[in-house]
Amino acid sequence: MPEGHTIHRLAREHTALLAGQRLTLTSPQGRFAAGAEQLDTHRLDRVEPYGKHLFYRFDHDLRLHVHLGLYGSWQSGPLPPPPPRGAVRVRIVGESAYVELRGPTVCEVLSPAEQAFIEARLGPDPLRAGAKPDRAWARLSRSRAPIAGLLMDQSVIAGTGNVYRAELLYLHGLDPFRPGRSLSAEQFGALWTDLRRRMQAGVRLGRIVTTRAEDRDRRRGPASREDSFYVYRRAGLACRRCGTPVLTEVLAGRNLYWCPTEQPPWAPGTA
DNA sequence: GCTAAATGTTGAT
DNA sequence: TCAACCTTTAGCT
Repeated sequence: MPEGHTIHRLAREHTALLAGQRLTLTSPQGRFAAGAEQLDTHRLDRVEPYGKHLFYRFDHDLRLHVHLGLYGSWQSGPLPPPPPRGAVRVRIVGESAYVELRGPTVCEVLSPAEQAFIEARLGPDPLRAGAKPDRAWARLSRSRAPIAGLLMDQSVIAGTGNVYRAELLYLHGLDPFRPGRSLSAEQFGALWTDLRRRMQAGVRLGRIVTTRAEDRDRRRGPASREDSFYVYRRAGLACRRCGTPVLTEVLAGRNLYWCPTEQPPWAPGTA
């Protein structure tokens, strides 16, 4: 269940487990049998995350491209690998560990040019060194679309998903429906900086937690699942700060959550 | 135990 | 606009 932080975490894990090794690839499910054969016995050079995409670069210059989508997941373990259970799209076996993939939206073999084509369609990824927020600002500052939609648009910013958009807008007190171009450069700068910091924290922790301890129902110990967010999936519950019931509405194809008090409606001519 | 929804995107209609 | 992808989890019985 991945936003960008999950993808970057997986890239690090898989690099540590498999990079530099000649690998065995199979598709127990069968749907990726031809692709697995193209990569089998080749050496994995590196795993590159970009937004929600993973690119596994092999020594003959082909790449395994994976996008988990909503249901996709990777699992890993030490050798020997167990008999495959369920629909394993691809299993990759290295010298001392294996990883296996279920349920991805995309699992394909790409040329370097095809990878470049996909990357060219993506906005800057806050988790990538050298990401250029100016590219995102150029899009956002010219758009009449709601900021909550632009944050989900992977060609504006790569890696943001439904949790980060809801929580980020709440934390910055921004009306999700205000047009992107109504934000000041300072407001956008603060959003980008905060998003990058929070996604980096997400990579370290392995999940998204935005709440401060004093805003949680249980204030001691690590945040529980239900205590991790201010508004995401909290429709009808009281805002942790002001008690106003959290609202929800479908925006950009996904359920948006917001507090109408902490995120008051924006009007032209106001901040 | 069952059902619905979910941190997302693609491809068919 | 909608089904598919396929698994996990929450919420209900």
